Amino acid sequence: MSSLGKEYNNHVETLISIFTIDKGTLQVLLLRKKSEPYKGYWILPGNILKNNETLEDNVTDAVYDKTGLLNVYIEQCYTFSNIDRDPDNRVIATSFIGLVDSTTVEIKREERKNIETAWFSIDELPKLGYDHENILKRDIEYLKKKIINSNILKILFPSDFTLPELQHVYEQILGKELDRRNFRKKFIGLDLIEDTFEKNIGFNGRPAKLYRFKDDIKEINLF
Amino acid sequence: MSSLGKEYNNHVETLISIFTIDKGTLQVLLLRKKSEPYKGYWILPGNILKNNETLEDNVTDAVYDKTGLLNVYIEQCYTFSNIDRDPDNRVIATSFIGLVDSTTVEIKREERKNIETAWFSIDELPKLGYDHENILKRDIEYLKKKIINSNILKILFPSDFTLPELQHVYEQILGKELDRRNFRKKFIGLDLIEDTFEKNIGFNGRPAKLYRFKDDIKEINLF
DNA sequence: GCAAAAGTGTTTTCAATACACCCATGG
DNA sequence: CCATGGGTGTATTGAAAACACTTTTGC
Repeated sequence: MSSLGKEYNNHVETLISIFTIDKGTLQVLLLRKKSEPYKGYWILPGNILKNNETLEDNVTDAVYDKTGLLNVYIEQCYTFSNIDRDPDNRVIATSFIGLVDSTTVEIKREERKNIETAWFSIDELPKLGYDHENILKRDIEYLKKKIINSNILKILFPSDFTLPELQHVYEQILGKELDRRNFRKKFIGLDLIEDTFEKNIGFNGRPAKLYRFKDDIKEINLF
Repeated sequence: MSSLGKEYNNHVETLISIFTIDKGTLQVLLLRKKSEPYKGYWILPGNILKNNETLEDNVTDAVYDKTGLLNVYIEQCYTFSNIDRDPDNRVIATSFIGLVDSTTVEIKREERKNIETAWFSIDELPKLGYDHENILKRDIEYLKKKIINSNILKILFPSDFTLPELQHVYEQILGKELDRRNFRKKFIGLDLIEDTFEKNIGFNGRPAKLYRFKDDIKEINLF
């Protein structure tokens, strides 16, 4: 069993779509590729898997190495195994989603000067290398299913956020507009968030109330 | 890039939970292991991945080799990468679910005399080798989510089935009882099935009407 | 005082649930 | 005629959807 031929050796990599909310918009972290193939294209962070680590360990390390972020919430999404998805090698890719709240991101953003990274709104993605556009789309679909059936977005939001901000992110991920009154009614009725009694001053129009997620997480069907 | 060290070589396998309905009960196909480790235990069918095939091709071949079944409907479920899930080697496993209708199964069942296979009700599973119990449970959870959000069970049912049979399988997978009247109302209202005007004679009690799934598949939230 | 965005309540509609009686067959 | 399982209708409940006006701030 342990003497399998060379044709059974495979390379496996992890790839991760790290999402955050910045200025009320859902963004994904991409790296700029500095060598051929796909030089100059943007790609998802990730790493080749060693044979003494799990996929989850590997992707956690990759996130730290390439972004400086620790304690990123991750979930496995899908495994891609097309023969020619990498022109040089046969590499199988297992994709993950990662979620970080924007306040954490601000702190860590400056730490990796040697790697070119950028956040992109999921509505305005650049040209991606390899099959990463396809993979990212699937990761977004996965996220969409998750937010319908759980309050996973809690992870993305710092302690103070407004309901219009929260609603905007739901609309972005679900790809449709939601009624403001019904959204408030529903979310407040779910008993997941609480009023901070602060207000979001300094913007146009009436200031929005600031909320925070409660500590206890209940998994509920939201939509 | 193509000269990665040995530590980046990994073995990958596929594993599949093939489900069918037999005598109105959801069953899964298992193989009996004939050599150590886990000799005599039951395991999920699957195969080691070669570096010139996709996971989907590999699992399709595995299904044919080990069961004689062709054209099995498959979906990828999850990838398992614990270091010690196989005591001999480090092997990463990608699990799939497969669905076959019971009439097809009957025809092919006799073709593989050299491999010991058996169907087990998902309520009465034997002792499984490796981490296959864990994987099978996850596959069943995946199936559960699928049948809530789609009419995937269409694949499991031959042209003639009764609503009580269909209901029984839903109850088995969901793990709870459903009201007969509401189940009928809902399923008939979904416009997915049609009356064959035949009856299921020869059993106790009033004969049940036989239905068939319509050809056009609409993906709808069912429960 | 006006533009801009936030906050609020009511009505309608539809799906989910709960529930009890009659029907067709085999023995 | 009786045991067994299949088939049917109605009333209630609760969530989702549709919808328009008022409030608070910055300028």
